[in-house]
Amino acid sequence: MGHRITVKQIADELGVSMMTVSRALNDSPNIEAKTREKVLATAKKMGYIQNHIARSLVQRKTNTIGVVVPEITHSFFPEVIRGVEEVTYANNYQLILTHSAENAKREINAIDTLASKRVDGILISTAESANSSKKYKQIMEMGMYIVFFDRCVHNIGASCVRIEDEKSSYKITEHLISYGYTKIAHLSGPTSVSIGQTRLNGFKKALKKNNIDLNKKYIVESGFHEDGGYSAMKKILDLPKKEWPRAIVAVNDPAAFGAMKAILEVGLKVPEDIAIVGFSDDIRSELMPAPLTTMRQPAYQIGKKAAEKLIKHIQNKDELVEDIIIDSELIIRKSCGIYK
Amino acid sequence: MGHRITVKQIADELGVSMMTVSRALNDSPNIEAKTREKVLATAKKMGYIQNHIARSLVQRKTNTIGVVVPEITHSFFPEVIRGVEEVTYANNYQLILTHSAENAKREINAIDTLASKRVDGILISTAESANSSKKYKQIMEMGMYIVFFDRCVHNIGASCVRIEDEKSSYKITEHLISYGYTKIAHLSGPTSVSIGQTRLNGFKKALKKNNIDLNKKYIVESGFHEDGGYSAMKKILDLPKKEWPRAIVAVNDPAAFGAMKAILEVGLKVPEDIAIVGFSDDIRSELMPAPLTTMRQPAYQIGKKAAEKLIKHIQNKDELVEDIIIDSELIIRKSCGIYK
DNA sequence: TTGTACGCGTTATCAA
DNA sequence: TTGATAACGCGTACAA
Repeated sequence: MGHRITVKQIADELGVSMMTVSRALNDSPNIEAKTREKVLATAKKMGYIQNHIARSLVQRKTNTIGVVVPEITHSFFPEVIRGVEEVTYANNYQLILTHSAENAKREINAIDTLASKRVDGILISTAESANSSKKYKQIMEMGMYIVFFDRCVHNIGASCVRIEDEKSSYKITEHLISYGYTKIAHLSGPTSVSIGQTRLNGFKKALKKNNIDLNKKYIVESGFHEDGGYSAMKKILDLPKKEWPRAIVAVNDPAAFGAMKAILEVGLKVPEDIAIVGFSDDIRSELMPAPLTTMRQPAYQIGKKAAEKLIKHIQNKDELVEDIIIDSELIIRKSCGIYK
Repeated sequence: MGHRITVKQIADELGVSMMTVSRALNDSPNIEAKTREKVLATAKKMGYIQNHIARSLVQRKTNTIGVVVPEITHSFFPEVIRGVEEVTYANNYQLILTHSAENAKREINAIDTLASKRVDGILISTAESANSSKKYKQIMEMGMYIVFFDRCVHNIGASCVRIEDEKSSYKITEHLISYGYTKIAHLSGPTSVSIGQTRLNGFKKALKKNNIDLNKKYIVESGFHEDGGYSAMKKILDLPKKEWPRAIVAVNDPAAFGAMKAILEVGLKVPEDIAIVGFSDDIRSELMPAPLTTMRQPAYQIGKKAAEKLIKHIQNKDELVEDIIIDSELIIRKSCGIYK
């Protein structure tokens, strides 16, 4: 352990009490301007860096929030994190990043870690396999706040920041229908995750509204990742040719990428043979072999809003629990169709 | 503050001392198996979650490392972070993520924050404008370890994990030269940053080795981002048509993307009119209008190695300071040329 | 094997 | 305006 300056050392150096030093360091009101300056000067000279740990212990507050993301590399989450970071930076909060890798156990582990570090609050987008309501509740009972984003858990008293998934899914499905397609398949997320369920619902409702019968074979669970989209699409292409769908609604862009790969691999064309749409507007979407029609989720803004809401909860006990909706936007590119 | 169970409460509940509880919780040797189990059971029942803050204070060790990245959204850094996260997770370290936004002041701020939280070590890739050697040294004198990655600062006693930037830049430049190009420009990073300087050096050496005169107008600072690449390329295209370069070596992929945009915008073709190569193999590179020839930096592996090295430093005072080289790989795609 | 006393570095509280 | 003292929750060192 190298040389670490403490408040006591500064106090001794100046012949004042620790409290005087503490007050100067924290811009407390009850201190003479002169004294404060003197303290600050020597603190700087001695290379003092506050011990946030000790401070947190006595204040029972860490000025730190934790983030749990299911995946770091898809462009959506880094973009969210950037939004979060912007807000925490501006509000003098620190950010501990954890990663559940879509794994329920790791998610609980991550939450426990954050809890043990006594973060003031947690931002979380649930993992694919997660069913951690108990843990969420425990955390909230400990006095930590939770704000969900994108993948939410409702009715446990936590705020949520998201787009209108069901409506958005409805809308993009109807957009496909407007091209005249009737054989439409859905690559779905796990229905245990909010957006898996809601996007599936939107898809179904759009079919129903347009009097298209639901073919059970046309709903295949892909999960949220490229490889899942790939194998789900493979499964669909294993159907007799006659039964192939004419269009695909993927639960998100990565799944759509995987599906596109599977389609192109067997020599079919997008959208000429099979049209496809995604969800999120990944950074790669417009660059795909067939630029992807998708529902844009403003990730940066979602991160910002979620962080802002969390900090409000932390700073104001009476802050209302809210379901905050961010506008999504239909981005029409080539992958959805060639007529029209 | 909700109900937060402490060691004392568990001790009182069981009628034992706090130490007994502490020992059980920490798998200490000197405790009867029976006692331990009893303690663990009630701890669980009561919903105890360790207070890492208090523990860190007494142990003067946080089991936490900090990461400072200059940019979160370029695919390189999230990928590095994933590697880091994998290692910290496996070794039971926590990860505090900070973001300098390529800004020197914010970088220092981030480091101070990490220092105040008494992280055991810091992983950092320096910001574009950074000149924070003093701060790095101060941190190290406090007993925290630093490991640089990608953008390093040498000779201050910190390990570094990177690719051989100069050689790699040399190699990719020579690859361009092998197509017969002689009018080659370089979009450079700031030379105050290691990779800005070394990649420029490699570029220059390749020209020299091949007896190509260096045209000063052909070295334009773009920085590391897309917009910088765009405006740098604009500047080059402002030269009289006769003086236009035939090929571009960009300091990294985002800069290359910006340059490509500028080239395509004026109606020129890549690589037919102007060839271009990048550096890093961004996730978008193969999807570009002209798939980008680039030098792949294995980001995930860099993150892993850097985290491993940092943890070694933390756990072993005598761990050697090293310059760790990761292999880079020339990825040849279409953007570099059409002959050959 | 278990318990006691103390300290980690800071701030809250109350007294001067 | 300043200082003394206790407390935050836990682990270390030593004693029992």
